[in-house]
Amino acid sequence: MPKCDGYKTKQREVIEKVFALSGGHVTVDSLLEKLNKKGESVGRTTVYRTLEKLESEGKARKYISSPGESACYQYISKAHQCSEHFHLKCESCGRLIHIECVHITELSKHISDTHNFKVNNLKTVLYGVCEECAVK
Amino acid sequence: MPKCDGYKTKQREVIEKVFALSGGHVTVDSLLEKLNKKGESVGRTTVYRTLEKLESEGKARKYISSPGESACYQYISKAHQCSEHFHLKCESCGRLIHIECVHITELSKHISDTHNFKVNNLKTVLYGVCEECAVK
DNA sequence: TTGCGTGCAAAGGTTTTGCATGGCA
DNA sequence: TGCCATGCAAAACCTTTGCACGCAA
Repeated sequence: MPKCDGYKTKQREVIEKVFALSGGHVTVDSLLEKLNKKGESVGRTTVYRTLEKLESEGKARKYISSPGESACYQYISKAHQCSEHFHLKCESCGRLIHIECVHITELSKHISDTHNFKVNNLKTVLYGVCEECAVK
Repeated sequence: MPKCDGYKTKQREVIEKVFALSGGHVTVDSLLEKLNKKGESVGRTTVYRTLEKLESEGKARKYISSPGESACYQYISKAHQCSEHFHLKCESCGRLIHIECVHITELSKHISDTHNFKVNNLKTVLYGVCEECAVK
């Protein structure tokens, strides 16, 4: 449960707004870029701290791409609240693909029943090769 | 196909040996520790380069844990050659759990057929909470 | 002898932390 | 006023790269 959002500041407001409007996935860098394009000046540290806070409040999810590569954040809108989706990460082009699919739930159930492990679909990333890269 | 293993050196030999005997998963740091305990002196760079080489030769797999956290390598013994296994990562205790299960293959097939994405089971990590941590 | 392997030091990139300043309540 | 938020600079962290030296073949 999110308890207190803390103070409402200009920076936090604009970060959340741009993040929410981004729709897809965002890195600290890409978010800073978007902010710069809007003429908003926010420190990198603040973006890191705000995204961290949003994650702990359940308003964002953090994804891992590769070590050395920057982390990827996804804004959690109401449309994304469902648990029957997950992500595919292309090892070739690095793209993170969003998928809605009930089959992951079946696998999760099986793993929970048989292997005593509760899978967090929302955070799980399946690695592989996307269609476009497979063609090449 | 592994083409040429290059020169056979003392370092490469001892790294492969300790890595193979480790059984489970290894980070560059933990491998260096094991080497130190055995009185073997190997440079950190060499460990990085050797693990990278082993991965490209198909003798090791590299896993991503978290950004900032070090990468995790698994030695591929004959017992681990099958493709019907994958890994679970506990978000609570950080443990990486190895699982053999045909169900992942079914999901992979579905994703391949329906979503045109070829999943690499060997590299995929499902996030969640392990049994022990769930009890707490 | 040839050229790959090694390892130190330094650089590269991402993320975190210390600290003084500034703004919300 | 009190306390949190901000942002610069610096540190921490993992990993890669440059380069001179050493060793395998």
